[in-house]
Amino acid sequence: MVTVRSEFLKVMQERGFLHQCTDLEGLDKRLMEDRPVTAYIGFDATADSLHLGNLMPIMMLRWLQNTGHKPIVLMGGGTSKVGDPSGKDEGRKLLSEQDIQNNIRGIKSIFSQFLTFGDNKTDAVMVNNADWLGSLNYIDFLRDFGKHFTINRMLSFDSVKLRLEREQPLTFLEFNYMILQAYDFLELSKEHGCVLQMGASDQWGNIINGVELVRRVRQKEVFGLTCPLLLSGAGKKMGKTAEGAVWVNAEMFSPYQYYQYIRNTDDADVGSMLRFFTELPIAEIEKLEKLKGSEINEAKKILAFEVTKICHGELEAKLVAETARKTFEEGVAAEGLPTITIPSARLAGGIPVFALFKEAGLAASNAEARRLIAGGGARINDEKVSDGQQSVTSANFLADNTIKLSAGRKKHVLVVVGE
RNA sequence: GGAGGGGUGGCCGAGCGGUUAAUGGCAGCAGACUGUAAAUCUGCCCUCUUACGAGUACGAAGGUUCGAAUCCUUCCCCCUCCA
Repeated sequence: MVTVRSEFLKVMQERGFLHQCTDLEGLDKRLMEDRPVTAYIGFDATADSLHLGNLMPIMMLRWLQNTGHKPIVLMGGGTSKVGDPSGKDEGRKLLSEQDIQNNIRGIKSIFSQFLTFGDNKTDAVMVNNADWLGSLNYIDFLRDFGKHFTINRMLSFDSVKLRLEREQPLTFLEFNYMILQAYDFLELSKEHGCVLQMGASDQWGNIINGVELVRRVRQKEVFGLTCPLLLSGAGKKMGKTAEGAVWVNAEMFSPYQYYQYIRNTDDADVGSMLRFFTELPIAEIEKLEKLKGSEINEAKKILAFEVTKICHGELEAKLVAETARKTFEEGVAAEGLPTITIPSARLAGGIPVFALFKEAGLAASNAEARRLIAGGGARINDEKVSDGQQSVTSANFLADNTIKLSAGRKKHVLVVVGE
């Protein structure tokens, strides 16, 4: 492994963020100079929240800032209209202007939890490529920049090549994505003195196109750096559940869910998760990942707490950690679990168990709730439900006027009365 | 525009007139084992129904037939090739 000397790259290296770099030594040297390096990462506005997978690039920006450099967050307001073909088999449905605006609004606020924005030398800035891509003139653009790209080369990039190999359609619209992203780098190089683009490894092709374009047009050496994609030890993409992504936004994915998702990290991934998503010192991480057998659960609790803290704040992290502790270690109905409210009148009349499970969101349909019950996975106040027809009434209340429903060992919902 | 090949349940992918709510795999859910892990084994996996059963469903709409995912017609969409 190459020995790096700059603080930023040292951190990247020891935490496992380094995947590919256009010129590691050159970048290292530049980072050692006594002026801050300006670097950017682009984020597409394809959803109104970021998810766990986006967090890795954000952590890179955070470390960059913490080691004395300047991050630029690029919102892909323009490129989101085109759609990045990288790593996908099908073109995305086109987003409307309105969608993109909404999404950007949703995403923006998240960054301020990770980065310090402002006007000082190492303060982060946020830009939107719609500001310069939106006003491009087609013919001028083709003449000025199209000449720097050969189709031969564009066809060789994975984002394009894999699509073609799989005989999946790739539209001309999407085909242009890499050129626009390259142009972004050029723009940021000119206007902000940006010398480094980072991203996940699936962005490699897009990034080197930018590096080359800047070199050709401005005769300037700029750098590209990627981190690995977030994969579990089993090679599966992480940050996804059956229902979809693990969102950072608390309204879309509650801090409790978030904590639980991280808490259930595979043993094999605990070390890398700690490195990527916490700022614990390496020495401590090494201690934690050495824990054997069930002791590694202690490491997972620390992991889940730290990752929740960084996204949702320490207070929230403490609350959900306590909810989880009560639920799983004491086995009691803990405040803070997902909760549904049922009018007292309905409860007085009795509600069939299966219907209640459906209402609680523990089953998608009545049929599924019945199956859950038949399979022995449903519990009320920790007692197995044997008859799905039986009614739940206020007689089922625990001391604090709640009923605890459980589907399996991990999913719990509290029922409380309302008017 | 022409010629050929396709569109099946979350995904992949069989079926090609009845025995098909539709083989199989993956994903998912639950149970057992555990450590809120992995691996493994077991069950479930369209909707409604305690069940019996019923209703929807194989790109869309019509048609043939006692009976269609399977045959015919039209339409929509995708892929490959075109001196």
